[in-house]
Amino acid sequence: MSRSKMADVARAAGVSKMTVSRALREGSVIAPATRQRILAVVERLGYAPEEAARNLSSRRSGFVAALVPSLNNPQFAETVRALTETVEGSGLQVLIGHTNYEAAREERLVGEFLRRRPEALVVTVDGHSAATRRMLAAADVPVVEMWDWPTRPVRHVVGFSNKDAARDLTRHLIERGYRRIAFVGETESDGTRGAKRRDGYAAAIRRSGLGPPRIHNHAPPPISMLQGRDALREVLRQWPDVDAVMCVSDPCAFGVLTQAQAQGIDVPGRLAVAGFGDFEVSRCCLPALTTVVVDAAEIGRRAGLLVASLRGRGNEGAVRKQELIRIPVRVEPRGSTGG
Amino acid sequence: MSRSKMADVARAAGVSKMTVSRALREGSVIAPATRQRILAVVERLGYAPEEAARNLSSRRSGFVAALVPSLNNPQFAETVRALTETVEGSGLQVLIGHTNYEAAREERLVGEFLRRRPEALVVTVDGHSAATRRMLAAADVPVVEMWDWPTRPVRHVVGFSNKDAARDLTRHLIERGYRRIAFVGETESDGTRGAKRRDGYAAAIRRSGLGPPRIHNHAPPPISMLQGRDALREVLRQWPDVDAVMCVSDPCAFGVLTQAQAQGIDVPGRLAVAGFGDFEVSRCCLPALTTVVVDAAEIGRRAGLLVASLRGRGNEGAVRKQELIRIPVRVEPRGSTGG
DNA sequence: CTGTTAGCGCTTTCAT
DNA sequence: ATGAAAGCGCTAACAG
Repeated sequence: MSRSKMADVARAAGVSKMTVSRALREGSVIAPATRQRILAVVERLGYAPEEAARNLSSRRSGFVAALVPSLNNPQFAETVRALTETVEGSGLQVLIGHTNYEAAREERLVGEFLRRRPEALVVTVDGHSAATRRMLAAADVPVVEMWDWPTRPVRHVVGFSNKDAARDLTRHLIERGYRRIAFVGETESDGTRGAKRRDGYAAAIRRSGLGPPRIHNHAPPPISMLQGRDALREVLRQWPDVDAVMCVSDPCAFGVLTQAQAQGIDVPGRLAVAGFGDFEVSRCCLPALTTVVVDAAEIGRRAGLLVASLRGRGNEGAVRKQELIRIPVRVEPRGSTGG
Repeated sequence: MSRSKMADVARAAGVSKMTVSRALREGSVIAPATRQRILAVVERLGYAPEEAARNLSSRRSGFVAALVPSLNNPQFAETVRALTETVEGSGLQVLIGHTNYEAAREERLVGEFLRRRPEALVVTVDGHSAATRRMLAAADVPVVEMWDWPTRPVRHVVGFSNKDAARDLTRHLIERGYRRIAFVGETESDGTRGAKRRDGYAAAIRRSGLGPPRIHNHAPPPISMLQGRDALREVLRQWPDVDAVMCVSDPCAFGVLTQAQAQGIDVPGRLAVAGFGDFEVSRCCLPALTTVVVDAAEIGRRAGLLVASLRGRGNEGAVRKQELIRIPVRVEPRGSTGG
């Protein structure tokens, strides 16, 4: 027995296919009694509409495509969760892709996702390739960039300035009296968020006349906790007099903190440590890590609301508009910088 | 100018639609010269095939649906990553959903995903509702259950026994000389993986004649690091003489460890701590946490290989088969239990 | 409120 | 190696 289709339901209910279609669609005009009868038949036959046919006919996929660097990152996971739960109220499903922080992989995925005719494309700002930028600009679906504040946005933005946030964090360290501040970052430098944070650090150091920035580019992103431990060893070797280490992200900072403790270096007494992102581990560990608090869920939620508002009748007009949504972030001083 | 379709490409290249279709499909018979010419036109027009039409016509969606409890869990994220990267070689895309550990949400998502006609459905064993079980059993696509070893599998399985692993971990604690071992778990009990781990603990305690199990069901899953800190306070209040705490998962264990250190309780001297899952934090922290090592990527990879092998011409036969793939896990003793 | 007619853009199937 | 015809299962657009 093959899977039943709309015509089978129509026959069994004694109506036309079109009436069945209407019975299954929320806001359509149909007699309540007819709908009841049809839904009963649907239930009995175990009928489920074929999305592909629906999509082809209606020219809407019901998809939103979202690209993040990694799923294995609590921040992006939280953004994706919030995005998903926000748009599913509008009957949309999120197609998630991960770039592994690789521009080439991102390029391929953008192409594949575009074939699925998503109703919107949400991407994480992280140094797109030229081809990716071209595809995004040419795409006939709304594009939302998130997690940074691009200098030249493709269309919509939901983000914050990683550079400014890192600069503020550096200033916090300086205000607390630290003077020989090192930065542990990633080797990538092509418009990635990590590079922006490094730039913010370097700008603050230079403007404060603290001499040349002490930058240790440890590895390609993402830098893990265990790599953070290695990184501190190298920083201490290169700048034995360092009194503070600022990290490109919280996992890295946790590694640095742990390595300091393993070597009997008092934090924050002899060494301050700061991270970026407000991962749970930073709030839980001893001492708690000073970090930049980013509301990852809010980014996903705002992106979702934007996407949801972009579809529907007003579509044609809405697609032309450009929304730039700034998500507030803040430095949160905690024990690791002498709080 | 509207987006070009296959007929436009065919016209521009002076061939039929069918020939264009063949040019775009890997293993189809077509003159190399013709293909070259067509691909050039495709490039020039920026043509991209409409997946929905392809799906409808060919009756294959190119999708694999995967359901995990949470994306914000490094283990599931890693499984999803490996699954995705394994199947994308076969031209499949993974549609990811998260249940938030809620059976009702899972039920809804299984229904929605099934409408997309995925070529396989991969679900995490975590106490399905009766309706979910029914849908899975009735689904005309291969179903893979992962991350546990169900007593009555729906079809394919890629997993391990959470209960046996927890029992082994408990025995490890007993062998190390701990006698007053508490378990910090989740409040859910309906076939979840957390419940299986608790059962494994309880079985080992009973069999060793160590008196009644000391179970503290702290909160619904997932238990966070910060909740782990709370949990230790409550465990110490209830059983002041406890000498070991075994946790349902690593984040919880890290919280317990941190809280012990915050209270000046020596780990492992006065209190042992153990987790489950081998999250990175457990390997990085001081002392490192004894845990059950689960190769999350291997689960995703094996599930992906299984899914990829299930499609294609041999399909009809293959669908009837049942593969039960056991993923080896092991207790890894580390500093937190006196290693 | 319900039905009829025409496709949506591709692939299948069969010719040639 | 290529083409022509016939749908895939649904919804848009109009009629009644």
